[in-house]
Amino acid sequence: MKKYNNGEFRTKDVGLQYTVYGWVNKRRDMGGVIFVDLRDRSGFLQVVFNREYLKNNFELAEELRNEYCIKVTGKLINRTPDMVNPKIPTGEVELMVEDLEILGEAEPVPFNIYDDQEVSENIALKYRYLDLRREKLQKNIILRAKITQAVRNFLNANSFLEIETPILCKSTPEGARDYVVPSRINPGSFYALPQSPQIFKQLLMVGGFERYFQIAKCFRDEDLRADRQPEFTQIDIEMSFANDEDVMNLVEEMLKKVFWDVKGIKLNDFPRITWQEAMNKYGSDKPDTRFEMYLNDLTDLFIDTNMNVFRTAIENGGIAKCLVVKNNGAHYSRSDIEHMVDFVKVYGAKGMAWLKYDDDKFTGVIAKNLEEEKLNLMKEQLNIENNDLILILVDKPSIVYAALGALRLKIAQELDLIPKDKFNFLWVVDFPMFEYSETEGRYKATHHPFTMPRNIDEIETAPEKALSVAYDVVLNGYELGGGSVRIHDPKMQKRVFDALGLTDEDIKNKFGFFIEAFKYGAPPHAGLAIGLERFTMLMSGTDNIKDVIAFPKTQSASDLMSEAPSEITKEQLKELGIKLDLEDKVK
RNA sequence: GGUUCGUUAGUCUAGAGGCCUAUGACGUCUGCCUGUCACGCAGAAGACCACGGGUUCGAAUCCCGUACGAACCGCCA
Repeated sequence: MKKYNNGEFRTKDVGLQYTVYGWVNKRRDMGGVIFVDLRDRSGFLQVVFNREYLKNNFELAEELRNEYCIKVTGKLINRTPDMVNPKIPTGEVELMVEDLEILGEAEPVPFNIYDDQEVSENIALKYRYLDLRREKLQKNIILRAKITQAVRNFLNANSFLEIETPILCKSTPEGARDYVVPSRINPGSFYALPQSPQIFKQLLMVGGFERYFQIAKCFRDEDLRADRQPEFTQIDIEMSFANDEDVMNLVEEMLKKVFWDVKGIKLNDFPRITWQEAMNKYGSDKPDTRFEMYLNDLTDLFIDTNMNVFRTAIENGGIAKCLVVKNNGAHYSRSDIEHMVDFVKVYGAKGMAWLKYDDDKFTGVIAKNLEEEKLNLMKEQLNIENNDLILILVDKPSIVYAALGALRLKIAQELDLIPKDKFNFLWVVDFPMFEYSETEGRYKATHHPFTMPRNIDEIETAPEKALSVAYDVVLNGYELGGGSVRIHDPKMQKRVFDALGLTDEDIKNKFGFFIEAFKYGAPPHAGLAIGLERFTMLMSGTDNIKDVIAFPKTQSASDLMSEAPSEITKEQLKELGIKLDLEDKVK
C-alpha cells in the first residue's frame, strides 16, 4: 500500500528508505543518470536512477516514459546546496533509487500533463481521466472535497441529520424541464429525476426530523452555460421551528466557517439588500458588489422631456436609467460605443443613448436634442465631471435592468475595476412572489409555489407587488444559493395555488400527496440550498463550472469520454414499451 | 429555438486568394551525454488544413451547408 505523499518529503525525512508510488511527470535522461519527477496528488519528488547504484534495474529505468505508473524504493538524501531546486517544495531532497517496478506502462499521451498549456476543451474532455491528472483540476477537485467536508462538519455539529431522498421521483411540470426515466414495470409511466429535493425535504420536516441536510444531486433538462450543468450538486438544508432570520444566520455562519477551515479567510458579516434595491442599483438580483458604478434613475427627469423617444417610452410604463463611466470618456471611441449598443440589443433594448462630457460641455447625438435644462440637471444629479461617459437606456424595466446590469459588468471587466482577491457576499431579500411569464401569459412563482408570502392578502389584491419571504445568498455576482420560509398552512397554500391559476385538479395531480401531508400538524419550517459547484468555482477562482466537476458535460449535454447519451437497443425499447418517432428531430 | 466565434501533424500554434511541396514549439522515434529539473546536442518521421458543396485560371485562406466545440440570449420554480 502507498504510505507517503511524494510532495511532502523534506530534509527532516532524509536517511531512511522509502517506497514511493506515482506517475512519471517528466524524465530527464543524462546517459548514466536519469531523473524522474514522480508525481502523485500531493505534488512531486525527484527520484534518481544512477547506473552505478542501480545495477540490475538501470535498463528498465531507460524504458521509462512520461505517465508510466511506477513504484520505486530507495533512500531519501539531501541534495548538495548547488543542486537544490527552490521552485518545488521537495527541492532540497531526492530519492536515490535502489529498486524500480513498472506498474503501468503508458502510450504517448494525447497532451502533456505537466505543462499548463491549454488543450482544446473537446480533447481534454475526451481524455478527462488524463486532464484530471493536471495540477489545476487536482487542486479544484480536492478543494471541492474539503468544502464538502467542512460543510458536513459544521452541519453535524449543529444537529443536522444527513438524509438521502429519492432520485426516481414524480414529474412536476412547474419549473425546469425534468429529466425523465421510463418505468419498465409500469409501461407508459415515467419517473423524473429531482430538480431539487424540495418536496422531500419539506416532508422530512413533517416527518419530524427538525434539521435535515443533504449533499444532493439535482437534475435540470435546460440549456447549459459556463456556470450551469444539467446535473449538479446542492448543499440542501431545511429546518423546522425556524424563520428566515434563523436560516440566514445559520448559513452565514456556515459559509464563514467553510472559508476559515478551507482557506483561512475571515469573512465579514454579509450585507443585506432588498431585491428592489438590487435591481435599482445594480440591474441584477445577483449583484457583483466588488466595484462601484451604479445604475442611476433618470425617469423623473425625462418624464416631461421634449425628446419623444424617451417621453413616450416612460409614458408607456418604461423607466430611464443610466450608467456613468467615470473618467473614461476618451477611452471609448464612437465605434466602441456602437459595440456597446449592439451588446445591449442582445437583452432586448432597441437602442442606447449616450453623452460624453468634456471641456465643460456635453457631446453626443442627444446633446443637441435634449433640453439645456435637462442636461444641466443631469450634470448636477449625477456629479458629472470632465471625461465622463453617460450611457442611457429608456425601456421596459426588465429590459433596462438586464441590459444595463450586464453592461455594468462588461465595462468593469474591460476597465479592470474588479478586484480579484475579494469575496463579496450579500443577502438579497424580499423577492417578488410572482413573475409574469410573457411566453405563458400568466403569473409564475419566482421562487417556487411553496414559498411564504410576506402578506397573504396582497397575493390576491396586487400579485405583481406581492413579496415573498425568500432570500438569496450572492457571491461576487453569482447566485450561490437561495431559500425561503415555506408555507405550512394548507389554507394559505391553497390561496397561493389559486393565485397561480392552478385548478383543484392540477393541484391534486401535481402536489396532492404534498398538500395532504400538511393537514397533519406540519411544523413551520424554512430552508435553503447552495450550489456546491458555483461555490467551489468561486473559491478556486475559476469562471467555468466544468473546472470543479470531475466528469462534466459539454454545452450539448453530452459526455465526450463515455459518449453518453447514446441510443439503446431495440430490446430495451421494446421492454419499456417505447416507440421512437424522430421525424421532426432528426432529418 | 436564436445570435456570435472557432476547427491546420498526437498537442498547442503560424497562416489574410498564387510566396504552402504548410511555420514553430512540445510530444514521438534514432543516436550521444553521470547532476538535470521546461536538461542539452545531432538527426528523423509525422497534416490529403473537420466534412460536403460552391465562387475562381487558382482556395487552408472567400461564400453556403453539415458535424463538433465554445460564449451569450431565450430557458434555468
